Amino acid sequence: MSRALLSSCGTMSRMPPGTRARARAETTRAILDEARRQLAEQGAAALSLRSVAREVGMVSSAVYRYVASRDELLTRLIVEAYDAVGERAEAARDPDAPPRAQWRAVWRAVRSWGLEHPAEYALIYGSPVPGYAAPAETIPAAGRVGLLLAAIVAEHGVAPTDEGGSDGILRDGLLPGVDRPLVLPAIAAWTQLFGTVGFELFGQYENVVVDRAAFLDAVADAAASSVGLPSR
Amino acid sequence: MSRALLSSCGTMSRMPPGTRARARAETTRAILDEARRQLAEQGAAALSLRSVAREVGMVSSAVYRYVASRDELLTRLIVEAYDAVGERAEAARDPDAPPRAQWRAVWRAVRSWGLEHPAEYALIYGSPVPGYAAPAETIPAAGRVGLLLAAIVAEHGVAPTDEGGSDGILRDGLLPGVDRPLVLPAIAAWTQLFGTVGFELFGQYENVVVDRAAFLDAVADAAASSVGLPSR
DNA sequence: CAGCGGTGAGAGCACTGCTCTCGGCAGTAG
DNA sequence: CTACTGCCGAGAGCAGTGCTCTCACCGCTG
Repeated sequence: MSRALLSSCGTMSRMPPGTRARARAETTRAILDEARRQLAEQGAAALSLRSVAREVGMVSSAVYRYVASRDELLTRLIVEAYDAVGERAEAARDPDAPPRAQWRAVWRAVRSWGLEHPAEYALIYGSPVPGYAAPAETIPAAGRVGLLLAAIVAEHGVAPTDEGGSDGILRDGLLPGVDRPLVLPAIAAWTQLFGTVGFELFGQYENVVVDRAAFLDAVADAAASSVGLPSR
Repeated sequence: MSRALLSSCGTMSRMPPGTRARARAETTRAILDEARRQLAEQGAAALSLRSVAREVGMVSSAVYRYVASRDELLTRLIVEAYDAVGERAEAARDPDAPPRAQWRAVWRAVRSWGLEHPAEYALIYGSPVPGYAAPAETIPAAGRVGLLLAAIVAEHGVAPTDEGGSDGILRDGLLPGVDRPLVLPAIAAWTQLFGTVGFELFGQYENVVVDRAAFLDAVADAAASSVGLPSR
């Protein structure tokens, strides 16, 4: 229905020198938005560059001026999705709240974002769609939620005294502010968060977990204990 | 290269009355095998019914006598994959070994199966590929590893006395043999297992976890404690 | 004013999933 | 032994895909 989203596409009116670049940015934005819309509606597998072009009001070959390939389009969507979860999680954390409340808020934020954007969630935390190439430019964006969890642990985590011996398992210098014995549990908790949300979204809890929100809270609480967040 | 895998396809020699059905079963097997081969080589997205047909030595339309659609083909592969992990995990467990050894063996078996069959792992534990329909016939096969873990917990798990209050979160009667307070930790551990293996396979541990095998062992051990397996 | 470069359109190639029709052969009924 | 029924593979065909190439247009720049 929404044909010709770009009304002034070849007829860009005169404007300050940036006109050219602005038009380009707008077209790129329109393409990405439409792509994200289709991704959300029918999933990554059904995302077609041609139909994006149709909906945006140009012919398929024209979008190749803006996106190198379908895979590149997906990669851009991946980065945007990582940023979106990250942003949502960061916004949910209130640094003045008690540690466990912060922790739970982040877990809940990730879950609710996933429920709202299942296809995008699948895109970033499900199986890598384009071949096997894990696109390198996604790595920085991918870490945001992990770093957020780490920040909470760094600030409030209390390590038990009888730990040790996990040297050489993780990268040196990972999570600098976190107590040495808590680093591995923190990574495990980060994994647990996305594992749990993923299992819910991908249907593994069908006929298993009834109250998924409460389940996530319970798992979050156990994870909070494992990273030494004070109970009360 | 391997054209005409079915040498005696239209020329099936006379045999006991089951001939017809046998030929059909063989052709079906050949199709599924070739499909699994291609899935392993290039991933689910690249699996093409036409190229399966080509390699198996028939024309594409003929394959539709055996599989209703590409999605049905994938569904069958999904069930086979679930069974394969399940079988591997069950084989790895030695019921006479100490509880934690059994536990660790299962975790390791799932991981090594995943490393050997990343595309199949992604197919079943990654994002659901065909549209959104979670095929119902996969549900029984999907539970095998979970039930295996539950069996270990049922036999050796010792519940702490100060637990309770997780009623209504999980399905009633889930994991009948397991102590009530251990059911939720068991589900969480099951999630953690596949979350961890998935994160490794899907590249999330890039630049994070160095020694992945040791990491899995550590996580498995923590999970073992959470479900009350004795330390020694 | 001339030309360069970015842009969109269109045709085209090779491929996909899926459908339909047709001819042949197998197993069975008479 | 003959004739029929039903399964099966081949082939053509439709609609759609990703991607490439060429061509014409026109604004911006020299």
